[in-house]
Amino acid sequence: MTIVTRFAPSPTGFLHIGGARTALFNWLYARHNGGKFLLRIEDTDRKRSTDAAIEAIFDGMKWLGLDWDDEPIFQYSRRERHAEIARALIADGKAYHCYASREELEEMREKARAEGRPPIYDGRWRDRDPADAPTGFDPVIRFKSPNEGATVINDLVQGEVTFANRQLDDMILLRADGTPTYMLSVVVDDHDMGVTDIIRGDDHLTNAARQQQLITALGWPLPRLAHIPLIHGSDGAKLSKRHGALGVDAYRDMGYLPEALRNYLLRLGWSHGDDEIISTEQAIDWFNLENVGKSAARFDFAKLENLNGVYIREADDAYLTSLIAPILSEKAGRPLNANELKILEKAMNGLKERAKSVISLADSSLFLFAARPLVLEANAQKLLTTDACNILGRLADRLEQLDEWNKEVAEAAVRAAADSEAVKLGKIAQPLRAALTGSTVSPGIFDVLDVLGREQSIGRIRDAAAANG
RNA sequence: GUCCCCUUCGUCUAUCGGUUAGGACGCCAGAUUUUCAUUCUGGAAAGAGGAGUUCGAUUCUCCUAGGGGAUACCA
Repeated sequence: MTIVTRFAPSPTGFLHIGGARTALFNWLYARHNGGKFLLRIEDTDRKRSTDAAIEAIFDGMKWLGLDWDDEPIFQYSRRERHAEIARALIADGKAYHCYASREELEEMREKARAEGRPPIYDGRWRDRDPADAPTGFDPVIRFKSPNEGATVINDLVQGEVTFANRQLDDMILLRADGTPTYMLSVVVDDHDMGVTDIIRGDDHLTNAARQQQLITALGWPLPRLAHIPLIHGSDGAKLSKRHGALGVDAYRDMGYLPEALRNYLLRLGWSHGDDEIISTEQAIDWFNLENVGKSAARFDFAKLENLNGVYIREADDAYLTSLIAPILSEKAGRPLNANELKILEKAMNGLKERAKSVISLADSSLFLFAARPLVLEANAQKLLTTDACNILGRLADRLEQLDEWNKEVAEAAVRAAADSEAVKLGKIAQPLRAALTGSTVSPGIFDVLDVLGREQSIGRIRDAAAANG
């Protein structure tokens, strides 16, 4: 039988990082097994579901490269089917109408809590004669769950987990307004969609027991279950915004590469020996549920950042150029022209070596397009002493003699200049960097000369020499 | 309160009864270098506590502590 997994977010906010990891695991598991990965939008909470959130989920999935099979299922559109199952359960004597008011329920819970009993519904309408039903009051439909014995979950990650049935009360299937609850919808949808393997956060573990009772009552086959641990913040507490519980769009905006985020998320709770840098192909090849850990992992920005640097260094120059061009365009207030794009791509090799995010990569490229005369950073300015400027002036003369312009001849010229001035290369390279980039940090100086070209290079050197000489 | 789960360097993790407890990030020191970064070398750094089982426990069992999750007419 082919494996079918699903990711089922509720569209009440962005696609947050924990959800993204759940989606990734489901996706990898399906791809590894040559199965299907489905997407279901759990939009039954009409008050909190928004179209913007649905878009954010689609966008986030696409950005992460998690493609789903078939059309997404919208749970709300299936509400009639859900209600039908609830009614069938009543007809079968496996569910019943309950007329307990909210106040009554609240009282019940308080009392149970005070007595040290689990705060659950006491089943007061379970066996009551329907003739007792009050009029003018819409009932909910509750599931008649077993009172005795235990429900055992056989979880691929958590192992065998046992719940005493008396801990689990008669859950509501259909609300008073006739809409289905999550418990009912999930069970029916997973069944109808042919989901064979449910991989989700372990905050659903207790739900799994109740759902298993329902599935059993319906006589449907049980799906395999895998409840993966949640991601925590750096202090071990629940992931909050401060910790990185942001939408994946926020990670994109912070300059993280999707491949880096994917690699990071994969290693959070899953491992393959000592492997750290794992390509998507390898991930699909290696992914399994056995190697998913059972304990919660803390989110660590430092490691994500390191991975991001690794992936940026490995990335194709044209790809990186396409990522930072929009950022530069926005700063400039106009699209980059073909020549600027060419310069950018040519400089990329030197730039990406020292970037840790797409944002810092964009920033580090700014000097390429700076208008003359350059505005120098304070510590760059300090390098341009009178002496240094005199040397730079003579270097400019020398550069003007060059017949051609490329990295090799530029390097030869600068080294020759250092020789004839009888100074170390650093003595001339540092002021030169300041003059060319306005900064003390940049790619290799010969690369800079090459990328900037003859006219800009000599112009910037003359500017600096004139202003400080 | 009740139920369920978890616990190896600061962090992510390896180990599936016998290891100098390994790797990665971060940190520290050094090397390379025209800056920064990269790269390379080295270093500090861990089995929550207590019982048991065993010739031998990080590994198996139990207890305690700590952490997390669930306890909705939310999903």
